[in-house]
Amino acid sequence: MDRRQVILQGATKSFSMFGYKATTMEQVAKLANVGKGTIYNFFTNKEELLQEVVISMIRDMKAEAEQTLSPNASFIENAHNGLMKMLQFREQHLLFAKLIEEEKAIQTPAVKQMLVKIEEEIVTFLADRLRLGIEKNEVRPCNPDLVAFLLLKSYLAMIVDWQLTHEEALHEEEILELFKETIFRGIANGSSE
Amino acid sequence: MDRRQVILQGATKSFSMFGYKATTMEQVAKLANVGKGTIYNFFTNKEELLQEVVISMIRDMKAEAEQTLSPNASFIENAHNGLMKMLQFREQHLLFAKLIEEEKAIQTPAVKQMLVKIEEEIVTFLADRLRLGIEKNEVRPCNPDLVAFLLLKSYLAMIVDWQLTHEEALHEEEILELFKETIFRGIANGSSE
DNA sequence: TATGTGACCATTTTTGTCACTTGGTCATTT
DNA sequence: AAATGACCAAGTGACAAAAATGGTCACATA
Repeated sequence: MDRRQVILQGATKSFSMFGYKATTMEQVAKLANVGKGTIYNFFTNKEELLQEVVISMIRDMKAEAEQTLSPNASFIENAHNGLMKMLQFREQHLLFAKLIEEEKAIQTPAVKQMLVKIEEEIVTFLADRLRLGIEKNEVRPCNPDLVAFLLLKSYLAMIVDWQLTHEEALHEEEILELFKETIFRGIANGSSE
Repeated sequence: MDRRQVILQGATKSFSMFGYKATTMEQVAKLANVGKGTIYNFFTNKEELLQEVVISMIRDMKAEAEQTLSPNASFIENAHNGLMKMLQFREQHLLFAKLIEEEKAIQTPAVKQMLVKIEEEIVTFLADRLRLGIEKNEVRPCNPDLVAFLLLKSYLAMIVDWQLTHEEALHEEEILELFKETIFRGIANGSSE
């Protein structure tokens, strides 16, 4: 059994449940069924452990997203499918939500750095896609960075913030429909104009 | 000089600068040039003082918004003008931002209640406008509550969150342009379909 | 020999205490 | 009748002692 992988899994679980600060290395060791010292054979410290957890998570998501997107499909189709795929990761995104919450509540430098990195990564990915769409004339001219930022924040609002003031979480179809009927339609190019 | 009004002004100033918790009644009294006890002739307690500050702020904003909106103008025009008007209140919105920040950092029940109330108020206002637009066939059919929520959160993201990861705040024209080119276009009805 | 491990230590975090501040009252002043 | 600041109980922050935690390392294991 790959010890590095098992440790990563335990860490992911603990970070998701308790956040960064409340996760102890002993906790991770217990969840992974290894001695505490073993963790330090694979990761230099707690901070790097979080980094690896997040990085591998993002890597997986990106890979799945890239597999979902097709150069042949229209921008709207790709946007739809991409969002649908992301919604399947919804649970994992709660780790991010947890980290964001933690960053606001307590100021943990390691977490802050991480979050900025994640945001950058995602916004860059989205902005690149948008630029491609603009080139192919499927997306109306716009500021890709601004729109990418808007997309990310909107997504998080529907996934995380909605629950804070409403009883029930939104269904995935509702979120899909909402984006389709607002932002996606707004930026998609109907005619070549 | 209207003492009640003067107290409200002092309180607004202090809440905006220091947040709810860090604002002392003595501070407010000093800013308003009255004795501390005098405040309690007009407001039952600190919590109600905050409520009154926020309520009168919202009342003013709503009045201005309503004055800006015209039944004759198209939905897009109204959306544009309404957003433009709101952007003029941008500084005041920073009070809300401050309260949101405070609510995340320290859990202040009085502040939490207040924020829920504000959100409700704004979302209801927006949703009503959207319903009207749908009836008049200027807005495509959609879930008004969801779209209203999206609009509010998007606005806050551009006003507040953007600065957290970027050097410069967004210019008002950039925000206007962004909304026009994304959400507004998305929900507006081009043809009567 | 290479890898896994938990006792161990320096540092950080939490707990408990106490002096001080603050929200709210009320007898006194204006 | 309205305003006020001294006053009080409740709440808060500062500080020290106690507990917990990240990281190391000498030893165990294979």
